[in-house]
Amino acid sequence: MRFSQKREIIKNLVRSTNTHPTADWVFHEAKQIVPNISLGTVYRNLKQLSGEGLIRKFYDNNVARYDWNIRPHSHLKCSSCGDLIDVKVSNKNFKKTIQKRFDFNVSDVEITFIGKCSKHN
Amino acid sequence: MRFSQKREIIKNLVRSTNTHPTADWVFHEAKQIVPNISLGTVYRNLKQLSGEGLIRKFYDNNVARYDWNIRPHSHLKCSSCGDLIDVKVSNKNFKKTIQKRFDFNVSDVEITFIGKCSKHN
DNA sequence: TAAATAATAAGAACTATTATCATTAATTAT
DNA sequence: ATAATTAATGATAATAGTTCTTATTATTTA
Repeated sequence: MRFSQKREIIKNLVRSTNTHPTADWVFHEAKQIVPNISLGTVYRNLKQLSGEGLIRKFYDNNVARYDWNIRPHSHLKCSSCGDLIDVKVSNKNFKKTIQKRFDFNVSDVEITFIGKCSKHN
Repeated sequence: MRFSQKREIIKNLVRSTNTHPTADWVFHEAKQIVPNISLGTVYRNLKQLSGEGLIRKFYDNNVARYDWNIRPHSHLKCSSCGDLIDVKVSNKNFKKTIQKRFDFNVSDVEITFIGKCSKHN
């Protein structure tokens, strides 16, 4: 993967926020910096960057979100404002239980806690 | 919500399988029974049924899937075949921890264990 | 049995995303 | 430094999944 200015900007934008941005958000922000950037470029590079493991991609319902935090972690999702908050919860026991009980080789665990964040309860 | 034949068929189709069907699957199955049914009707009714809590809707990546099992439970997702297997794992402690640590009022926990099912490991 | 209205079929519209392709920019060999 | 090579890009078409619109039909109620 050779260097490109646009990709650099996209990567830095994802790394600049805790809001788990969508492709669209990145597109609009990138436009402020390089007005001629196209949406396709944003999608192509987000895919490339997550494919290389430089950022993380996950789905919030039907839309892809991107995360600078590539370490395994879970999310709290507020049902009022939709905010996603990063949390690290240990799921070692969970994994082991599943492994044993279902002969299922767990490689990844995705947890979303849905509820009301401190601003909304 | 008044009675409708189509909705009844759709509900029964979702309740007939453990495969967590998509709208499209339901549409094709329903067509075998009532060939003139339209995709819009399937979507409208699936939304209605899940809105009433008669079936459960969740997202597998970016596509909606429907589940007769409305009790809280988690899924094992095989990264080879994509199969989703229902599992009941207790997350009481999890919930409590999050509640305390983040002042976040958890109402629902969505867990997907990704890995290889017994057929693929 | 007729009036009221929820449900439907057909298809347009919409959102998120990927693909195509001619042009441009980054790298490499000269 | 310059030309040759090819990955990256912009513009836009295409696709998948889903929702919306509207005239018609089916279910319920009076």
